[in-house]
Amino acid sequence: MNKREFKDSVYSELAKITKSLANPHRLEIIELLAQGEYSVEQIAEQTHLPVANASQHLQVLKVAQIVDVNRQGNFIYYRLANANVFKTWRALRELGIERIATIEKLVKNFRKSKFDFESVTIDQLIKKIELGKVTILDVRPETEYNKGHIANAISMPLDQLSKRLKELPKCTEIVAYCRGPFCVFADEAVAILVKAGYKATRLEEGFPDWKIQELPVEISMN
Amino acid sequence: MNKREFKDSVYSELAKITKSLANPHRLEIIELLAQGEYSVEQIAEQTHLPVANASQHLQVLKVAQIVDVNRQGNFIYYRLANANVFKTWRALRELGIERIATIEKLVKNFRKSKFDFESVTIDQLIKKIELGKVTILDVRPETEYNKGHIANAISMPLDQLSKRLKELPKCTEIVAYCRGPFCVFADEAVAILVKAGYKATRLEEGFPDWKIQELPVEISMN
DNA sequence: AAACTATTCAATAAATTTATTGAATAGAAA
DNA sequence: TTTCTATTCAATAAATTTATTGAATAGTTT
Repeated sequence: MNKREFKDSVYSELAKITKSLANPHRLEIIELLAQGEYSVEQIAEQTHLPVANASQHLQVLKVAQIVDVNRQGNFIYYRLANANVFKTWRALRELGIERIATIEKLVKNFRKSKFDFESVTIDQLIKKIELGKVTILDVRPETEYNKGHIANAISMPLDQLSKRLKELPKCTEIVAYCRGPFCVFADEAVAILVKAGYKATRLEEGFPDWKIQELPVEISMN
Repeated sequence: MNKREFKDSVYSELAKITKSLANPHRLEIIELLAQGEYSVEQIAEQTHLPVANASQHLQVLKVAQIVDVNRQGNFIYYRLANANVFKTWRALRELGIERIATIEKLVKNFRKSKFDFESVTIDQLIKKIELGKVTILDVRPETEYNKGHIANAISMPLDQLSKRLKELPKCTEIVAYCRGPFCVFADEAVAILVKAGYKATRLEEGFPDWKIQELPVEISMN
């Protein structure tokens, strides 16, 4: 094998991996699986895809070794193959947000049109935690909280929030977080909280961004 | 715009960027441009592509805002749009090396079959520099050295190395580096050096990996 | 064993991407 | 202006990717 053949092989293998990511539905699946494992049916539902279609996309990711599989009873659960997958997704996400004005505008306009609140970054949240003056609120579905959440965060899925407001302290600031910068659960939570007179902001990034930085995480029994 | 429309727009924009990367030739172009800017003709030559074909791929990258353009006289020079592009390339590269056994095998086998030497990582090189017992050798083409190189590195392009051996000290260890883990300039240099009785190893990563970590860099005049 | 269910497979048409040509263009040089 | 040259464009055929459909499969449950 000469130099050129070697390069051709390497780049074509890398392009195969990149191609497996280069589809809107598959990117959405990857972001979902960054929260934990899901069955085909659940993935299909969350991404609004027909099941056969979701399965087909999952096969593409499986062949590229982007996801791993594990069967439990009748269901087959998919999960990200490892931390590098999320790192790559995040690099793409940041590249997109920085380079493509369209994406930044989409995110800002969508958020602003509905919830014109400030947000905090992970670094800012860490400082608030050190000062001890913050309540961290996980507003994702409870199953995702159970699979892993920011240490000391309280679980209060969006659909329960309004009824459980009294459990939250009014004296300290509340920071709500969800799946990531493209997820609006936290925005909706902040809107409810602010309206009810709480001091609340959203975390810009999501739980997987926290975890990948090896910041303190807890997992619930179950 | 509702939540689903918002998500569809965001993921489809991100997929567009990802698709612009998802081609072996374009990945190779990106790795080349990580060394500095090049004209269309130079890019075509380095990647063994017909000029019209290289130009076509560059248009794809330009539309996706992965590269920027700058005209000088008759030539049009392309460069990476910003640091996030290289970060994304690196994430893909690491994902590939880790997940795809084929790539790791390709790299190891190709290197081992020709140059069975050890290599050092950037972290290891930093320690050697602190101890002051290392000569750093940049074996890329001189133009790439001039556009930026590791601080205190000596430029000795591969094709000049054999004739200029006497310029190198025999008492200290030599670490040669080149474009990155898929580039074999440094392997070839180490082979020549070891044969001539020098103590030499290659740097596993390349200059852009050094630069992105904000380690000390120098740029030559001109 | 039979019935059931979550998932995968297979076949097809439509859409997209790619390589290959040769012509067109835009700016530099004469 | 005319000529020259690096680059881009345009058209086409081949290859690949995608959505859609309905059937097949593998493992559970009855």
